[in-house]
Amino acid sequence: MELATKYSPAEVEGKWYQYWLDHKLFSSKPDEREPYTIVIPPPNVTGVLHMGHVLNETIQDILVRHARMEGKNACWVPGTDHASIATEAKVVNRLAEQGIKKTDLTREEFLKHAWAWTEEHGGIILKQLRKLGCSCDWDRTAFTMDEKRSESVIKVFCDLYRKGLIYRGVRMVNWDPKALTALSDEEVIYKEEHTKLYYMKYYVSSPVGCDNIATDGNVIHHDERGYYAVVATTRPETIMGDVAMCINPNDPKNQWLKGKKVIVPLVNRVIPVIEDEYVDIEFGTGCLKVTPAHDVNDYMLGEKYNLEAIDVFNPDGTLSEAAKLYVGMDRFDCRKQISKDMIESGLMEKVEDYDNKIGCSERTGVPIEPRLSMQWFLKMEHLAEIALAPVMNDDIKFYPTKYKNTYRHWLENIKDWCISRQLWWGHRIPAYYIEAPLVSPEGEKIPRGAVIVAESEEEAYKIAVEQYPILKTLPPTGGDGEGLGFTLRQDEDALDTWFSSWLWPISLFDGINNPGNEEIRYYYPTADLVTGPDIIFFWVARMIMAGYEYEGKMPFRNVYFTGIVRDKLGRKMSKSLGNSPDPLDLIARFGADGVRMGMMLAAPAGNDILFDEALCEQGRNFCNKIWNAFRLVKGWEVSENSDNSENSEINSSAIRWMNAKIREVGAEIEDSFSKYRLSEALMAAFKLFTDEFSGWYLEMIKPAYQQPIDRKTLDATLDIFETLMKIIHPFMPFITEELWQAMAEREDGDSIMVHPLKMEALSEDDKQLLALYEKAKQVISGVRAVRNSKNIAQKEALVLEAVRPDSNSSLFTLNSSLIKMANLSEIRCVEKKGEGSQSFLVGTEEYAVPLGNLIDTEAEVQKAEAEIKRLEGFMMGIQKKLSNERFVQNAPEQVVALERKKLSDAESKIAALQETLKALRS
RNA sequence: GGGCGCUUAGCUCAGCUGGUUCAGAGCGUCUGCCUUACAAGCAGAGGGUCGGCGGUUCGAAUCCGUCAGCGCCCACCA
Repeated sequence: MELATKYSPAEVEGKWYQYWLDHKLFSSKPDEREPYTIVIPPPNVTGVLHMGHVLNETIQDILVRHARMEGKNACWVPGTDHASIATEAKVVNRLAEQGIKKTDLTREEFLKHAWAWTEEHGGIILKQLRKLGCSCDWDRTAFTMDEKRSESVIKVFCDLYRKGLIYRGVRMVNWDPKALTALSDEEVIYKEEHTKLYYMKYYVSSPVGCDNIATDGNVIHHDERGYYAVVATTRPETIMGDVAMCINPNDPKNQWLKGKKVIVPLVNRVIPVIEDEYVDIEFGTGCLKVTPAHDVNDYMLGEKYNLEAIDVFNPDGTLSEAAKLYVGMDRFDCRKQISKDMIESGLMEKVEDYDNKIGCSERTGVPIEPRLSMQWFLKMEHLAEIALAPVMNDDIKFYPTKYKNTYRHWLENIKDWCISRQLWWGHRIPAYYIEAPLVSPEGEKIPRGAVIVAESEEEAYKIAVEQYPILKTLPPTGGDGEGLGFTLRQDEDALDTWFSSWLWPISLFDGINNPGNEEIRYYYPTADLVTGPDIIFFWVARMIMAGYEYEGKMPFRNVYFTGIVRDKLGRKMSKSLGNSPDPLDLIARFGADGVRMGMMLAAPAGNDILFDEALCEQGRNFCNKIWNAFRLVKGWEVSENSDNSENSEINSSAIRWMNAKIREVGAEIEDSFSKYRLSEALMAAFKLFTDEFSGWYLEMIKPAYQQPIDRKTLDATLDIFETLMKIIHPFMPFITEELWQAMAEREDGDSIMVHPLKMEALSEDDKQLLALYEKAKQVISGVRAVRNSKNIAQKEALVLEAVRPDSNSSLFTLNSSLIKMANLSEIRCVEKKGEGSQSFLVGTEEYAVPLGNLIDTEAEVQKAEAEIKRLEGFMMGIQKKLSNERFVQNAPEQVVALERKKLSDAESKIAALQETLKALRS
């Protein structure tokens, strides 16, 4: 069999992925095995794969494949999210490019465009996941707006409404003037910005005089036009909505303003001065303008003091008719203009620079506008309550645990969730309003505008008539006596995207529509959730709420929070910086396995990931290493009748050792998996293959050039190779499948992934063998170091002397291996090492390599002296410790004994070194 | 403003409930090797006052306090 010296991933990966698909190796059905379920955090349906996905999906695939190889029934459910606001924005943009305005379209027309867009771009990302090797059960691919998921959303909305948890009302919400929709609190991100603080004059209209106020502490402004108060604001464009000025009743500076009325500058409206302790005396001048329609706090003041709310903005952020001034002007243009106008008319006291945090829309980036509007809300109190305990008591485990704090803090301070969006792309709110005459022919009042929440329009009609029998008495609307005397108009709004994703772990198994069905019973709760901490509130917390509310159980047992993928300089990856590599390009260059390994090497859980292409290179190199090891093994001739007894002795020992090593490292890897320390697990697997297997084992059993290998050793080696492939498979599925298939005849449809990896525990014998080999490795390394320092060619065989060896040292059972690995001509035991030899210590045992005149006596003397000095210092430390009575009394016996051993070891080492010195000097 | 986390080798990070010769790994660096699986490789080497200071302890990278630097999350001071 001829194999290239370099592994070429491209063809291998395509071939095996198709094979896996053809044989449905990722598909899962409920059976008697233990289930292992992951639901994918659904990427945006129109998204494309970026490095964050690569991280996230690689982790999930590793977990899924690992579970599958543990013999579990692994099910990874893929799907996409409709991403209401993001997708709608994209569709609006595309229509704009075609010269079409959303407002010119009907809802139905718009949705047609949106679906077309979705079908065009949808699923691209899922295709890309295949390139990464993701073992999703593709037959289960779902979409948050497909039929089942939509039905689930509507059902849940109606249910929560019936439970009284959903309500509709006018509230101050976060308004996105670009997307023209309300947002939840979580969709607002605060950005530090350099802005201005405007100090504006509010002249006192009445009572004008200030004589009645003691002037102590008062700060009274006046000029030729009269007395005035100064209000500091960052938002002068809202003055048209001012309905009061507020001071703190305890503010000595502003006592004189109590009971007065002031004039809003430019607007010339007279407003009262009210008092409330909410006002911060220290900020600005202590005078606050109150604009209930445009600020959350002002709104609260407005409620408290029964003030009118004047909404001076249109939904798009331009000034409305109600503003009376600057009508139609954009809010930020208006700010500049007002500032200018005030300065010109002497109404501006001063303008200062000011650093401010501005709430911006997560999606469109524009500053949000606090705005009063009619919206739907979900009460959170009950849901927060049921979701808190399971995380705090570790029924649901967070990795890393630090996010438990974040989670608790959010739940304990939660506010009602604004779930309605003024968008079309999404699940339309199943609320219907009665449209009918105000009064029936009999003169009875009709509940016009009353809201009916129902799963369908038909259902809504039924409920409407049941609830309001009077509706039945209305004459039909149609001239021919057809139809009902009233109609229902469905709410125009759609639901927040997260109102569908929070059901994901349930709705994927149809648990809402078909409660208690076989699949939901089998797959739910899911095992692990892998996601970014940025959506802990948006998604994780809410899934936990929905899980307990609808299934009475946690949606997942463990949550693995990944970090953010940054570039190697720690900068966030972004299009504008151009520092975000294209994953598909990376895969083309390093192979999917290489990229997966590169990503995982950089990825301890929870920390930000500094991604460096060099890590993918390491991954690629590892693939190549595996490939070449396989080439070596596959290239051997086999001799059926093994005759070489010496070799077979080396080999059978090495085989036992390698198997023990695999069990040892395998246990470490399993331990890492149990703690979700995947990069550590991978690193251990990497070292196991590279160092132990390739560097030691293969070199030990490798036959001489063009010599055959015996059947027994080859078979054992292939077994070992197979086990190694299984260990590595979750991380690097492609190359491991390729080699697993190539190392033996396999049945069509068979795959490495369905062959469980079972490992026995280490026995006492194993442990001894492992220790023995570690010692042998040290001896070999010692000889190599001598060789290296003296520049002796590898080809030149050396003699090794064991100085006064422990007569029952089992090391000498490995003599043949030592001779082979260190290229020795002989190993001999001596009482006293020969002249001109360079020695080294392994533990307390001394070894020497005779070098004749190659030895640099002076350098050896210096080295030995330095080592003696070091050891003496070391001994002094220990002696001090041991002579400390409190140490001997308090420390555990083992620790004390250990110190004694260290001491005696050091003593014997020094003795050996002194012998060496003596010999050198003689 | 509140809360959380981090600081260990040139880089990225392990180091668990204080105690193995505990100061580690990978990468990078340096030296020598194109040795018949692999130069995308092999062998070997160097490299750190564990952020500063103070404390607890027989013993501290590890526990406590404090300072400094960095990062994240939350928050209605206009």
